[in-house]
Amino acid sequence: MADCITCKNKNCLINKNSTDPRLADFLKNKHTIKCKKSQQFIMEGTPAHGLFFAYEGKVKVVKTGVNDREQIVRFAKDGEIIGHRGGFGSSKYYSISAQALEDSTLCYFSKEDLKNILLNIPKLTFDFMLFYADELSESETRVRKLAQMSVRERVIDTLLFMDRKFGSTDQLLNIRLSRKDYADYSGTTEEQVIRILSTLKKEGLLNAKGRKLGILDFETLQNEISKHTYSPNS
Amino acid sequence: MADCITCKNKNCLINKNSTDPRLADFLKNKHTIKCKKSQQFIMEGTPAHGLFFAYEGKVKVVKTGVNDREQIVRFAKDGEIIGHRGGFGSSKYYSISAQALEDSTLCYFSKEDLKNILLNIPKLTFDFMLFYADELSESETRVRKLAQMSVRERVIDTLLFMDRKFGSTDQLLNIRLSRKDYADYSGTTEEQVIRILSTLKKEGLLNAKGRKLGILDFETLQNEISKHTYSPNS
DNA sequence: GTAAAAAACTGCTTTATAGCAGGAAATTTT
DNA sequence: AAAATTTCCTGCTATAAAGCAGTTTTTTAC
Repeated sequence: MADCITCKNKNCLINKNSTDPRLADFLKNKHTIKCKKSQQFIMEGTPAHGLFFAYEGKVKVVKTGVNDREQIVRFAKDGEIIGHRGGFGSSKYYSISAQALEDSTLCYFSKEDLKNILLNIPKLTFDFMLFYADELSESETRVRKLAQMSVRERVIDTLLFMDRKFGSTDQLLNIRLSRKDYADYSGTTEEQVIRILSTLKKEGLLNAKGRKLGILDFETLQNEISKHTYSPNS
Repeated sequence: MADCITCKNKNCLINKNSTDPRLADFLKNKHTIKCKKSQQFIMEGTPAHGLFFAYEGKVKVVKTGVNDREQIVRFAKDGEIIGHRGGFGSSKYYSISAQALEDSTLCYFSKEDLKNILLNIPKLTFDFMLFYADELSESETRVRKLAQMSVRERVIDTLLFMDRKFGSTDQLLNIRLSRKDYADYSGTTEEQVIRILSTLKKEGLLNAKGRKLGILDFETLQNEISKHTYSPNS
């Protein structure tokens, strides 16, 4: 955990380049932060001092909206970046909030340290660039889906996404979200999510054990949204 | 036009770094492409060979949807990138289509050439990274707006965006879009846009000379959507 | 383990938005 | 300049989604 070179998160952009000797000093300045469930560790609009990486746990990234409605912008798990531009971009403030969905451990680097290595190790910068480009592509797909899918389709799409992102064990998704969270990601209201989930249960497509949800019939669900997903990006 | 060093588009990422001698060979391999109005020069799903830059003109970037509905993902003007990952990322295919909104001139670089310089000139790679990061931030803001604003608010937001992006002359926006285009960007239907635009005209907030639209009362329009736009990102 | 709080659920009502159809205006083509 | 095509517009109708209120279940705190 203290050491990026032996870290288990092989997909982490820092880990991928950690053997580069020019990173040695940089890695010494890493901070490790423990975060309890529901704890918010980035507040939208506050000055951005650096970038977080999820070491262990699950995180939701949120943009504040009107009333009680927030928009969950993305989810992050082991090895993934949180805080995006982290202050080394054009904006000096975080454009999102981030909250732990379960007890999590985060790695933190200051923007000065990051900028320093990014301007010196092209391979790393290139990897960062690709990461942002891929995220952008995904975000643009999400723009289209929000604009064009029905609420039911968006909820189904979200369920399938959760399985892809976090996986399932014994027919149950490896993530535990409130109905409100599903709504905030799917771009609808809590009530609508509740109605749709219970309809899906009645239709035998969805499984529910306590608060945990499980997908029973992938094919039928996939089919229902397939007309929107023929494009190259998910 | 043939020369990036004397190019007028100072915001172009290539231009910004064009004095670097390591770019000399790269710049020789630039292609210049002329594009008539309405011409499509990137097709979603086709193999991506490289990246375009708008030299002159205006372009819409589109993701294909169901029925007649497309989603306009962004607009590009002088100096801006089109084609995003352009094949040097994880996907080998364009995830979007691009179409000229007026007669335009484009610059083109192959992905091999690009990858080569990006891995050798950290400053350039860093600029590219920041570009994608900022685009991502904007796209995430758009996700929230699509999910939370009403149709009328989204149309107003689009009008104000057009003024910010393309400017206005004599109370008329410097861009000419169809009602369908406004709909495809705002995430609604043509009819809805028509209805809202004519209401705005009646309310004296909007000006229309032929097909060209102009904003008459910025303040009132800004106020109507202000509750959604208090956040750091537009 | 019990009390308190939060989350999940359901039926009903209201509202916003989409869809259709037919016509007018504007733009492009010949 | 006339014809053809495209874009724009309007009223009406249908429908999807949101909002509200009251109840039950589950989770968290003590």
